[in-house]
Amino acid sequence: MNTRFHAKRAGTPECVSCRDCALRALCLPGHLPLAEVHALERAVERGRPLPAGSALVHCGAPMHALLVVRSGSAKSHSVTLDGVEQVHGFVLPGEAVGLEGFAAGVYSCDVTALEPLEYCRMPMRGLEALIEQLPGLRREILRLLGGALDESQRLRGQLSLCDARNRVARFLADMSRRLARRGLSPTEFRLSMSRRDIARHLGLTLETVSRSFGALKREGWLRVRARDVTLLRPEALAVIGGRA
Amino acid sequence: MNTRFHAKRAGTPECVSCRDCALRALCLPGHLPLAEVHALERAVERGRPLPAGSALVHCGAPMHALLVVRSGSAKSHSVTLDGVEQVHGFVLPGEAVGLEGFAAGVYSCDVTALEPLEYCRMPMRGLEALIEQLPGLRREILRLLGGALDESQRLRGQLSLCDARNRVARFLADMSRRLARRGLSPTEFRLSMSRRDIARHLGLTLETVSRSFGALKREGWLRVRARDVTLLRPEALAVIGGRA
DNA sequence: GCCGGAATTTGACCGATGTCAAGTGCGGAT
DNA sequence: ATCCGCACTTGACATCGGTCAAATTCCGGC
Repeated sequence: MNTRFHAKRAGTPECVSCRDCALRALCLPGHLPLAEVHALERAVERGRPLPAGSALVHCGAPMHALLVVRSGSAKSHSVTLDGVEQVHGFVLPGEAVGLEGFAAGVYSCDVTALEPLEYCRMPMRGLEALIEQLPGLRREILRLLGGALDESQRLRGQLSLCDARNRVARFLADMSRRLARRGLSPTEFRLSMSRRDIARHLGLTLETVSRSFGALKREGWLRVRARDVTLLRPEALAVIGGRA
Repeated sequence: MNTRFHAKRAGTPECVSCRDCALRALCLPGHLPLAEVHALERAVERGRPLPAGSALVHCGAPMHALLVVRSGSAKSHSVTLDGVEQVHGFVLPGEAVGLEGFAAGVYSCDVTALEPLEYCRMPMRGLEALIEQLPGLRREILRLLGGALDESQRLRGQLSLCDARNRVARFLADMSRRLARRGLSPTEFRLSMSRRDIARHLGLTLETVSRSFGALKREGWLRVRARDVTLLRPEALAVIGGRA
């Protein structure tokens, strides 16, 4: 069983360049012509590995670089004035972090590793220069931001439209889909986030999330043991949570 | 009383260029150096006025241009697979429309005029060329997208965190703030959207929205008569709805 | 293998909000 | 001016999910 959200498959050599990276198709260079990938990877540094629980970016800190998770996973979250945490989303390998930072040049949320994590960083200075030169990269960045915006809006609508059980079903179906794109099992995985994180992402309480897991289990959609999940009817699960 | 969300103040001459536009500070050119404003306005066309209820953009249609509302207001919305409408947001003068379209080059939601509406359009072809040439515009577009993303995420968090009355209060406070930036009265305005639109934006039913208006009225926060709203304690209203 | 704290599950209860159903009033059309 | 339709308001009731509390399981350290 997969115990972590890891990019490298067994036996794949260490990732040294964007061209050879197992995540390339999912990452920024995914839709770039080879020449641009070349140029891009010269601007990419490798961040040093972080332990679980450490911050990848801090709310309010200047956005010095664009970060992409390479292995492990993280949660993007912020704290309201009255001290309640809201979880904006979970970041998997190949996904960018803190895009909201483009708004003001300053991150507007925290991103925290949920497990040991590696990442790549593109310093803004170099990135801006490249954006000027590479039309493909320009398009890609806009695509990324537009996609994030669309997803956020869509998710918001869904949260208000469906009940707790469906939100959890949709969350699991979404995880499954994203893991599958990374070459991991879409039916059997370990969640790296707590029930509480899931709850604060879905606008529920952790008790309700737990009950929803229970309900889905009783109804035969999945098996759960703590954070290990096995989806028994993944196609159908996507449907019960599924709306536009 | 303002009967519409209009950009032009009484006596202001017709808007013929970005430089002289009353909305300039709020719009794309707001943070651009004058030289770039020059270049930009040559790429801007004026859309022909639309009647209330007509579509500004259609979900699924290719994103041929970036549109900005010039006068009037609109709602951005989409329909789930099971036919339920979700309202992503309301667009006021100076605000861009359908930014999610950057994701796939295709709009992923409908935008419908809530009242007679005028708008500007920047065809994508010209816009892309300008983005290549103008560093300020590049930054501005990223700022716009990042801001939209941040706002969407923040709003989502708030919706799940506060009760119906607070959501409505926050919605009104937000409207008030946005109208004020446009030189309109922050305390006395006519809502261009129905209770139903508000409900579907806030993740509530129209009955609950109506009751919330009633509660806020009884508590002395505002006066309401159908769509005409008078905020009696705007500062405080921002607080009761107010979180990070 | 055992222990202790944290995460998770489960249960009981209550309140906010959705649902269904009447009213009410505003605005446009005749 | 009157009528009609639609948006909005208001009420009664059911229900989902939040809250508080307790039991149980999991996991890491010894």
